[in-house]
Amino acid sequence: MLSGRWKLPILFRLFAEPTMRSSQLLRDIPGISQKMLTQHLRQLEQDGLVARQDFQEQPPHVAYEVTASGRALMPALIAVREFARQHTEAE
Amino acid sequence: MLSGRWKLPILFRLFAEPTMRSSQLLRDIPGISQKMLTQHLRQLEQDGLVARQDFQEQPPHVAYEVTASGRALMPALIAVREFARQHTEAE
DNA sequence: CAGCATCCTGCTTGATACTG
DNA sequence: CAGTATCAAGCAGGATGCTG
Repeated sequence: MLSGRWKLPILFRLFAEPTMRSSQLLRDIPGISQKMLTQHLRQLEQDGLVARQDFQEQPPHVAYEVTASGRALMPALIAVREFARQHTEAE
Repeated sequence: MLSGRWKLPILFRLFAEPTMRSSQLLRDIPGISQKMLTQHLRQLEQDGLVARQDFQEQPPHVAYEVTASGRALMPALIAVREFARQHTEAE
């Protein structure tokens, strides 16, 4: 469910904002490609962690946000990240 | 640090016992191979999550345990697993 | 802007056989 | 028992070009 090079970066970035457009995520997450962004967003969507809003506009306007369910998971993920931080500092 | 097909199964299994031999882990974790067990144990060792005790006996006797550091990480992992459980039940 | 399709590469994994 | 070595396969991921 969380496996994939960019799942966590996407979740954390998305968690920091109420809502975000694709292009913003693409800019904000260094190194990610359009392909992987979309692919991982789809999976996060399927798993109910992220919601997609399509504004049906021209030009296209789509926004993403972390769902309530996804938000419930974040504290645990933050704890793991914190552990990783302190753990990696030592190197 | 946790990425790898068997890292979490190993950690959780190891967490449930004070100490475990290789062969026990091999038996207890369905589907894992000798190779992956050793490989992942080495990495967990390098990351300080697991400790290896070699009893220097003949025949070989080696035991593994979760380190204090590793134990500190477990509550967060358990929380994520719990989330995954409830999440997967719905399917 | 948002997304899809394609090709291509490298890592991770699995199967198997072997050593002390 | 514990571990290593080798080979082949599968899949995730990167680069690129195209669509509405």
